[in-house]
Amino acid sequence: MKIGELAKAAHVEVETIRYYERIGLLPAPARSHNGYRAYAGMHLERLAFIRHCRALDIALADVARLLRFVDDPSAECGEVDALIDTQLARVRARLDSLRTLEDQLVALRSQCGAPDRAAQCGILHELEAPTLGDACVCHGERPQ
Amino acid sequence: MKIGELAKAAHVEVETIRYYERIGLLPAPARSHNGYRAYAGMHLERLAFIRHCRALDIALADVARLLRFVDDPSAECGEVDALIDTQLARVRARLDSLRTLEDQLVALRSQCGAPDRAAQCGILHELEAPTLGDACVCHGERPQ
DNA sequence: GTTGACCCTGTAGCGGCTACAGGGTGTGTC
DNA sequence: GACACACCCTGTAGCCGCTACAGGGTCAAC
Ligand SMILES: [Zn+2]
Ligand SMILES: [Zn+2]
Ligand SMILES: [Zn+2]
Ligand SMILES: [Zn+2]
Repeated sequence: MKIGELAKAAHVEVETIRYYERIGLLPAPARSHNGYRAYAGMHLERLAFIRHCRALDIALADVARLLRFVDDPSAECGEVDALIDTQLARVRARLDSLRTLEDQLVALRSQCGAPDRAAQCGILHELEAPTLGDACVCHGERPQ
Repeated sequence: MKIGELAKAAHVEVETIRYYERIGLLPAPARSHNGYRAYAGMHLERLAFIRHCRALDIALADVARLLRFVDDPSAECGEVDALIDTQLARVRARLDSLRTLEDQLVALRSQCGAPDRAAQCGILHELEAPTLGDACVCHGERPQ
């Protein structure tokens, strides 16, 4: 399998595959006589694994850790579970933060009803006014 | 005002201030006899503006566009409003995607009840198994 | 024999910082 | 005056996860 074929099969860009090899996430394949990379089924499996992980927004460093368990099936999987828990916590924290952000943007958006001169725009005023710890639409109940 | 004082007043890192100057977001201040940057109140205001925008996760390029309206109060503010709308749409799209991600991670997490050998771990199985378009916990009803 | 699709390596860029290295300056204490 | 220490300066490189070249080689079809 040439790199373009693997890319198509795995729904991944060619350059991404080379990148994964470079950072040591995907094992370097054999080479054909012309120097082209020649992939086997194992590479497709591994790439699919990586793709599933990435779809779950798991960092590549963590994907590498998960792959170590794939390579060593006799190990205990406690770390795997912990990793998913951590990932879930990260996603939930980001969700909280984004929900607050949404509210803040809605509040900000309501400041300018009808477009007019910038001097009168409530949005710009809201962003301009509070220099110090004054109340503002963006710094308040926002987590962190 | 020296850079460290400005940093403290605006709750921003010193290096971030220099970075903003380098990319042309914050005007270069006057210099004291010793070459130190000497900031005026205007810089604190501008930095506060940037900070409010960043708290709303507005990209620096968009912050620059907003600052142009601050500098030209006679302009029409329609673009400002559109920018906030776009930002809001972006946040909502990310929210949707993250909510799905949360569900997927929860589903994945439930695959391994009790930590055991990696060979039996349902999480690893779920990530390993589907190579092609098979159903998997991470690729399905997920947006994009 | 020439077009075009593919492959190779290596390097640089994105955003938004962050972290040095290697130096200069200003203030306080002994 | 000598030293420590905090702060300032410039410039460069690193983070993440790709993405996009530049400048070349290879292969099959027409
Ligand atoms: Zn407006
Ligand atoms: Zn604010
Ligand atoms: Zn498990
Ligand atoms: Zn999947």
